[in-house]
Formats: sequence, C-alpha cells, structure tokens
Amino acid sequence: MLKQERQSFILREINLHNRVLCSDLCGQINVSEDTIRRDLNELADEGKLIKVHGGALSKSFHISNNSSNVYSLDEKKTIARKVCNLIEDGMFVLTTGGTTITEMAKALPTELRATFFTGSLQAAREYVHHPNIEVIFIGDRISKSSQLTVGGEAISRIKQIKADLCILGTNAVDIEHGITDNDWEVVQVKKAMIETSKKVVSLTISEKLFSTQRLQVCTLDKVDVLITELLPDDEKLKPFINTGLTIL
Amino acid sequence: MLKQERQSFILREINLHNRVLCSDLCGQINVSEDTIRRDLNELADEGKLIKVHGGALSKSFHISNNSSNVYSLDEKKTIARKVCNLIEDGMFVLTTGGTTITEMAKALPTELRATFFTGSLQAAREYVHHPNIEVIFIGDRISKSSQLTVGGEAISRIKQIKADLCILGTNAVDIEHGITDNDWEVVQVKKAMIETSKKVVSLTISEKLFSTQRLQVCTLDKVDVLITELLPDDEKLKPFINTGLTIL
DNA sequence: GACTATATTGCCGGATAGTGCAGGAATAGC
DNA sequence: GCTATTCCTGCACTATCCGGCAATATAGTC
Repeated sequence: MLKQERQSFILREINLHNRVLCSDLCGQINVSEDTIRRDLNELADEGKLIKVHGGALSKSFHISNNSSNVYSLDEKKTIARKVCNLIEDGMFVLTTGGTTITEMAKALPTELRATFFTGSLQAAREYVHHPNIEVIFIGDRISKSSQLTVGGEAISRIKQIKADLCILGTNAVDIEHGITDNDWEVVQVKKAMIETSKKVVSLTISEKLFSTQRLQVCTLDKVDVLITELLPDDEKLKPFINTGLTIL
Repeated sequence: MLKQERQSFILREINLHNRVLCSDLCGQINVSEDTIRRDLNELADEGKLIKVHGGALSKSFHISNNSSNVYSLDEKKTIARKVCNLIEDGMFVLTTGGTTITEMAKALPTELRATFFTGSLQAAREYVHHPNIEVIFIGDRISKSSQLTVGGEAISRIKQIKADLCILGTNAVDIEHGITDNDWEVVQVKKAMIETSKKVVSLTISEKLFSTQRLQVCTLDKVDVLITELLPDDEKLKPFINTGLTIL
C-alpha cells in the first residue's frame, strides 16, 4: 500500500471511530508500528489529527464536541452508562435530543448494532460517528430553540416507526403531572414517540425530579424506566418506585 | 502501444482502482518503469491524477479524503460571498452539504428571510443559527461518509419541493462529463434536487474543475450558474463560459 | 529517397524516500 | 517507587526517482 493511501485510510478510520491506536492500525494495514507512528506524526504536523500517546484522536471531535460547558456532565455520563445496558443488538431505538442524549450517544459500545431514529441534529451527529449504528433522521421543520424536528410531517413519520425503545431526554418529571415540557411543538413530537414505542425510558438528572413545566408530555404510567444519576435505592426515588416504575 | 493509448489506459486503471503502482503498470503494459513514471508525471502536470512515491492516486480519492479539515478555507469563503447574492427574500432554497455549503451558511446576511431545505447535518446546524431562516430537514437514512440524508424516502420528499434555487456543493466538474461524484446514494439525492429546482447553482473550488469521478450527477446543461473562487474572466473558466453557463 | 528535427523510449548511476529494526529515553498505569 | 508500553534516534536496506545519454521511431522538408 502506498504511503498516501495508508494515511487516507488512517484519516477515514479516525473520522469513523474518533480515535485510533497504533497497535490496531499496524495490524489492519500490515506495516510496522514505527511506520504508523511516523504517519500519525506527519498527519499531526499537517493538523489533520491530534497525536496522543499510543494513537491519535479526531480533531473535529475534540473541537466541536468539547463537552466542557455541559451542565452536570458527570451526572449525565453516569446516566449514559446506565441506559446503554438497555439497548440490544438489532433494536429500533427512537430518541430525542439534548445533552444527556448526546452523552449517551458517546457512551454507546462500539460493537452495538442497532438502528437509531431521531429528529435531533446534535444526537444525529453523534450517532453517525458510531461505526455500527444505522441512523435515520426524521425530517421536517427544525425548531431553532431545540434543534429538533417538529411539525405534522415529522409526527406522521414517527407514528410509522414501531420502535422497541423510546429514549426521552426529560426536562421535568413529577409524580402528579408526569413528564412535562415547555415547547408546544416539541411536546407533540415526544407524544408521538411515546405512543409508537414498546418501551419508554426517561433520562433526567435528579435536579429535575419533582419539577414541572407548563405542558404535559405524558403521565408516569406511560413510562417504563426512569434513569437518573442516583443509585436506585436513593431516598429521593422512593415516590417513583411506588408508582410501579423501574428505576436504574 | 502508443503513448496516448497507454496514458488513457493508466487513467482508466486509476478511475477503477483509485490508485496505480509503477511496478504493476510496467508489467501490464510491457514498457519500462521509466516510461510509466514519465507518463504519470505528465498526467500529474495536466492535473489528471496525483503522483506519489511509487505510483499515483486518483484525484477525487485524494480530495474527498482530505476535506475532513477545512481545506482551502479562503477560497470557500470567497465562493460563499458570491452565492449569497443569488438568494432573495422569500425563496425556497434546496442545498446539499459539505464544507463549501457550510461556509456559505455562515456568510448569509442576517436580514435574509428564506426557507432552506437540506439533508445535511452540518449545513442544518449552521442554518439554525441564523435568526430569520426557516430550516426544513429532509429525513431518511443518514449516510455516514457524507453525513447526508440518502434513500428513497428522502428522494420522494425532495421531489415534492418546488425550490427556486438548488445549491450544490460539487466534488468534480468537467466539460464533457458535467458534475460527477463518487457515492451512488448521494448522486441519487443530488439528481432529485436538480430535477425539482428552477435554477441550479454549482459551487466548487477551482482545483476541482476539469476533474471527474465515477458517477455522473448531471450534464452541464442542467446547471445554470457555476461559482468558483476565481474571477469570472479567468482563463481557466473560458471553456465553461463557452457552454453557455453563467459564471460568478 | 535522403536528410534533419523532434519525440519517444530504455538504460545507467547517483540521489532520495520509505521502511523496518535495535537500543535507550520517555511515559502511563499501578 | 516499579513495570510495561510507547516513543525517538540512528542505521541499514531496498525501491523509487531524476538527469543525462544513446538508440530508435516518427514527421516534415528538400
């Protein structure tokens, strides 16, 4: 293989997986690690990737996806790890957007093969980086405030999908009012998602428990699983357990 | 074998495999490696391929894999400024993705009020930042390599839109072969976009002029306006002017 | 046909690029 | 602290490149 070919291969690999290891690459391309290292150094000099000990990282990933200003990042990462366990190979998964969903997308195991449906630009951008996930975007008008598809067309598309799992990034949850939100159009979309899915999972940081907003998305009996960063036996979650929800 | 024969054989070979080796070719054609090398150098001077140590690479291959970081940013900004003049208030604009389109999105005047349709995640993310632009995303499966919507659903949606303007980020343009690309699914989408639009604008950096890829998107007579970073009276653009295209 | 100018090709020798390997330095993880 | 990788440097070997030269083929001219 020619040098330039090899470097292109490395760049493709990096755009796909966001990172590469010297040891992996030398197996895939069948050259010595020294050669790979030299390639990575050259590409790093050209500014096409970021060289790190043992491999290299995608530059775009690092710049565009710096989660530095995400609120409660650690909590969201904890949530992300938990929700990954619910997703199995071959599933059809319908998701909303938001930072929690974005963190989940990053935490998805590499070997997972599933089909993800979403109307969120942020979420879709994360999903496409995953090597084995098929991404279907639900089209229609994009709401500027939420960067989410809204509108009748989107809703009728969603209703055609019979998803195994619906993963909702949730703004407010309360025993009495269930899941609530503040954007009418987004609520319509979420309602459609819940309706068409076999199992509904709500992700939320504990701070948003017992809070409400103006518009109801659904009552708690529509929700199957509630995931927060807390341990399932936490005192705060007791009232939710009593409603019959599964807590993770 | 004649020299021209040999060179066109090499070009065919390169379009087929994206790369050739000096050592392989001299066996196939039965001439010395020196002759092959001279041929490759000539073809490289004419801009028909990229010469590298040990062989040569297809130009398209090289460009498409290099665009991951912002390649030729200044040129793209120049293009962006020119295309903005074509967009008027109230228009329905259909666009593809790519870095050139992304630059255009950033350059759109704040007071412009128009409706933009796209299947590109990158482009959509830029459009939503604009205060007065309505963004409609064309949904369906997202192609990982191009981060663009592809598939029959997308194509049938596109055909329902009667756009005033279709703005194509273009990978390769040539007098004889028109606009060409290398991803079958993306080509189908672009074809649909061209078909349904009143006016078709092609954006490309001059480096991609006179280059071809494997699959034809459309012939030049389908294109109304060609925009590059060059001045309209540039020598390189002469052949395109002769075809009746408007050059900006 | 004879001659000349030019293009094309193959070959040679020195220069250069690309690769792998070895050994010591640097780094990450425990 | 220690150990295991990973990194870097210098070196050797090979493939490739480049310029010049000679042989041959081609085209045009008288």
